[in-house]
Amino acid sequence: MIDLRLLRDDPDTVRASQRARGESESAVDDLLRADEERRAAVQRFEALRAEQKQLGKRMSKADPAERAELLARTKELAAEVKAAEAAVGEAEAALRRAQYAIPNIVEEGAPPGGEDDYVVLREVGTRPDIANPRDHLELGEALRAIDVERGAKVSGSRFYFLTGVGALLQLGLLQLAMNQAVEYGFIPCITPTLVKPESMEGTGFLGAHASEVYRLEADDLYLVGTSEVPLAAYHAGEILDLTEPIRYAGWSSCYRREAGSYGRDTRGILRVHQFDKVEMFSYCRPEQAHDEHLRLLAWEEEMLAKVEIPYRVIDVAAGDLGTSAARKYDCEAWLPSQGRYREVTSTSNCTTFQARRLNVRYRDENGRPQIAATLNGTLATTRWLVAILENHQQPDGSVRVPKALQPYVGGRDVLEPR
RNA sequence: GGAGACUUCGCCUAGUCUGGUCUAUGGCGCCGCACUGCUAAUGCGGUUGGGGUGUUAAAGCCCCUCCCGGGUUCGAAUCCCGGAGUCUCCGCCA
Repeated sequence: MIDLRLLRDDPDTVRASQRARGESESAVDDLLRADEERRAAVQRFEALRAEQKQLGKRMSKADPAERAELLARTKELAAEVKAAEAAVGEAEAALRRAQYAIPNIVEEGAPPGGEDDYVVLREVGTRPDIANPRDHLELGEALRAIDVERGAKVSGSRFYFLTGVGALLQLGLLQLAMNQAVEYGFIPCITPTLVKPESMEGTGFLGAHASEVYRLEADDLYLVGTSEVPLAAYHAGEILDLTEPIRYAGWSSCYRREAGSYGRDTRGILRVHQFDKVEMFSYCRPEQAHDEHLRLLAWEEEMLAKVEIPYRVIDVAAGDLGTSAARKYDCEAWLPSQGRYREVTSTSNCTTFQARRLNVRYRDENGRPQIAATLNGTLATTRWLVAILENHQQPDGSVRVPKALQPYVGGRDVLEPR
């Protein structure tokens, strides 16, 4: 949720942000109105309440005759206070709704436009020259690494088993990511994957993307689509020491309904309901967030270099940002079977948007609590296996193992079909 | 699943039975000042958070905040109902 002070002082910045995202500008005026109405309601209530307290004080030391006289007035007042309080409650709920309707303010410099208006910042690595490349499923099945048939039998479409070297490769990849994160001072963290509604809400995933999320009706819990959710909610309601950024590396399974993607990426494990991920998550002061964002991107690129995958970095356009993100960079790996780049990492600067909802704060130089900034970025996921298998395939269907991953597959430098 | 105890302003804690200067006690920690050759000790003072108003900024004033949400009452930390969390015991499962 956005800063109401910023909104009051500079509504045009908010309007410009809405325009960049292709979202409604009238939502800004709705919010301004809701803000004013709430303040008016608060003032009415507080005036009545102050009077009630004054009378209450006199009542406590009044003699019986005076007391009876006061009672008539206080009884009347009690009803008015109650009504005014209810009005405040409604005004606050309306304000909250209006506030939730506006996504984060887009960072200056983010490309305007929609999904296709991203800007390519750079291309890194050499695309392999493979005649008639096999796709990751063909390679994975030959290696007995990926089993989607039994995944579908047991759990349905978009589920899979990783077996043998497939399982080892994924564990190794995630371990490699975790090791890198720890090396740079991240606190390793294995998170819950079921969270309460307020945790999901606080991170902004119940807005436009609510249909993407699995919900357990009987227990009123949600399955997380990323460990960003538990890691953001981890410090909810706390005041942190942010002299230096606090960084967590979260390892978790992730669950996505993929409701709007019927018929898209149905082959293999490119788009699945459940996968594993190591996610970087930073809490820092708002003025540090921009630099932190670039650091997260650099760490993602360092991981991609370790697994020797060609990729490009894109600056995601305003209209394609998530609700909470002010700016987003994706790394996309080259997939020889598709002849194009596909997303394998995504790092978002959520500025104070998430932290304001979750009430995560720090103390400034004057000791005053201020809202923190949060950022997140992908360090490795199951999807990386797709890029690893395809880019390192050899004509005979074997797959070369990047040096960094060799220790995790028994020291082998090549995986042979069996 | 059943029974009980508990939840107070960073941490610990008094207050709840018996509703009203509770405008919440004390300790620890932290900050400032004094004393001291330094440190420590000691003394004095300050120290919840949010919101409204106000202002260049502040001060000041006001409201809310005793786990959360309702209720009773002129008035709730205190009484009643519901919920959450923590702990103990029993049952069940692994």
